[in-house]
Amino acid sequence: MTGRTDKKSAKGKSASDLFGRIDVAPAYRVVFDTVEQLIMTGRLRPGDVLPTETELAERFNINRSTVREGIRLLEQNGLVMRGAAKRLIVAVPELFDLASRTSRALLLHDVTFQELWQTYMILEPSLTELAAQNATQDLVERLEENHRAMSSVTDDVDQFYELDSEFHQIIAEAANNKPLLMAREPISILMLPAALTLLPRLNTYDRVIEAHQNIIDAIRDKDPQRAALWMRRHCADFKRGYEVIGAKAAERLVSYNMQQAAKLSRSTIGPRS
Amino acid sequence: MTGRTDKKSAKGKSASDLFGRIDVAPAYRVVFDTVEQLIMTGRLRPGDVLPTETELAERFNINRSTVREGIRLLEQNGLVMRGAAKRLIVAVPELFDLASRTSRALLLHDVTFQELWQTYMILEPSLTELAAQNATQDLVERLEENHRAMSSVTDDVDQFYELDSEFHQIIAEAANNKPLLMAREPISILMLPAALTLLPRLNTYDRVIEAHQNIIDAIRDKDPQRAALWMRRHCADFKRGYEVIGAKAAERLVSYNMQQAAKLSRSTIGPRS
DNA sequence: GCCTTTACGTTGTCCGACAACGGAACAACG
DNA sequence: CGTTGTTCCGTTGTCGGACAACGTAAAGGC
Repeated sequence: MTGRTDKKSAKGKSASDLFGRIDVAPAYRVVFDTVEQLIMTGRLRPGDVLPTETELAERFNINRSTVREGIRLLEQNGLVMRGAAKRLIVAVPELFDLASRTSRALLLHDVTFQELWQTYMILEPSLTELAAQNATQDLVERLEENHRAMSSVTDDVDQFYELDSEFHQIIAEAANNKPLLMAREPISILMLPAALTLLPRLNTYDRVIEAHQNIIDAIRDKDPQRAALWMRRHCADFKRGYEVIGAKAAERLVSYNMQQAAKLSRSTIGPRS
Repeated sequence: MTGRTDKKSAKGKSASDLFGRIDVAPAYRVVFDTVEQLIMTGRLRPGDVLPTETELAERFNINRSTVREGIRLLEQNGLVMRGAAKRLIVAVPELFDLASRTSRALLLHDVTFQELWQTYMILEPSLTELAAQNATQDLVERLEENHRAMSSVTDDVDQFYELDSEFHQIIAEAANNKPLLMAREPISILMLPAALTLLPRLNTYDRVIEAHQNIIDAIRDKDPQRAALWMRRHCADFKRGYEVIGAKAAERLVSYNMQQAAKLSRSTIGPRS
C-alpha cells in the first residue's frame, strides 16, 4: 500500500517540448510486465503453475483486485490460462488466437479484398513449394484422404468448401513453417465468406479436384516447382469467380465478415476452461 | 448485483455424458465480448468515447471492479485506449502491436532461424514486386533519400543496418498491402539480432548499396520482375553470411532474441497514454 | 474398496472507500 | 493580456474486506 503511493507522487509533471511524456505504468501493468518477462526469459516455463491471486498480491504488495487486472492482460495475451482447479498455469500463446485477432485488426484497418487476394496468391504457392520439400508421409496421406473425400462430394457446396479449406490447411502444415502458417491464417479467415459465395457460381468442381490431384502428386514426388505451379493455377481459378461477381461485391463480402469473424474469434477463446 | 447471481445459480451442474460442458463466461469477459461486438459491428466507431467505468458498471449492472477487468481485456486488444483526461476511447488496433505479440508467440513456439529465413525469402521479393506496381512518387523519394544516406555511411555498422532496415520497411509500405506488411513485421523483429551480428562479417556494403540502387531503379521504372529479382539477390547475399557463421550460431541468435524482443514489445505499448 | 459428504482453498463478484490525476473555471500576478 | 496559482469536480487507480460458487481432496458411511 505504500510502495505504490511514493511511485505515484514521484511522477511530477514537466511537459515541455523536449521532455517526452513520462508515463508511470499503473501497477496492474507492472504485474503484467513482470510475469511476461518471467515467461519470456524462461524462468517460468509452460505448464508451471502460478501462485494464487492472493499470494501474488502479497508478494507484489498490492491488492488482489490489481493483481487480477494484471492477470486479465496476461490471459488475453495467451501467456497464461486456467488449468485444473482453475489455477493459473503458464501457457504458450495459441497461434490461432493471434490469427483471429489479426484478422479483426485487418478488418478495422479496412483491408481490401485485393490485398487479401494478392497475399493469398503469394502465400499459397510458396507454402505448396515448401510442402513439397518438407512434407512427411502422414501429411501426404492426410492430403490423399482429403482428396478421396472431396472426390465423392459433388452436390453439397458447404461440405465441398469445407474440404477445400482443409486441403489448404494441410498443405500449410506440411510446409512446416510457422511464420508462414501464421501469415496465412488471417487471410483464410477473411476470405471465407467470399469463398462460400463464390464457389457455387464457379461450377468448376472438376477443375478443383484435378488441381488438387496434381498438387498432391507433385508433393509426393517432391517436386516443389510443379506443386507451386499447380497451386498457382488452382488459386487463379478462384480469381475468375471473383472477377465474375465483380470487385465491388467482393469488398462487400469482406466487410460483411465483420460480425462473422468477431463471432468466430470469440468461439475459439471460449472453450478454454 | 442480482443480474449476476441468478446467472450463476442458473448454471447448475448436469454433467451427464451427453451434455458437453456448459461454460458460463465470467462477467468480465461478457463485458469484453459486448464492447468488442459493438466495435466490430460499427456501432462504436474509432474515436468514440466510452462511458466512464462507474457508468458502465451501472448500465451492465455489475461492479466497477468487474468492469475494469473487462476493460483490461479490451485495452490489451488495442480496441480501446486512454484519451484526454484518461477517458476511454475506441481505437483501431495498431498493426505493430500485433506484430510484436506475434513474434513473441513465435519465439515461444521455438521458431527456427530456417523458418524465418524461408519466410523472409518469400515475402521480401513479393513485397518488392508489389512495390514496383504500386509505389507512389513520395515513397520512391523516401527510398532515394534512404539510399543517399546509406551511401554516405561506410564505417558505422549500426547506422548502416538501421538504414537497411528502414529501406525494407519503406518497400513494405510501398507495396501497399496490409496483410503482407503484417506478416513481414515479426520476421523483421526476430531477425534483427541475427542481422546485427552478421552484417559486420559480410563486408559487402558495396553489394548492398548496389542492390538497393537496382531495386529502387526497378521500382521507379515500374518493373516488378526486375525489382523482385534484385531483391532476391540482395536477400541471398544475406544468406551467405548466415552460412558463414553456421546454422547453429544463427539459432542461438534467435533464442537470444527472447529477452530482447520482450523488452521491445514492452516499450511499444508503454508510451500510449 | 467405492461412494458420499464435508471441509478447505481459490476464484468471481461485490461493496465502500480514498488518494492521485486531468481538466475547467477562476483568481492573482507580472 | 497572458501567465501562473488556486480551487473544485469528475474519473481513474488502488485499496481493504467480504461472500457465494466451484473444484479438490480428505473424512466419513456403506
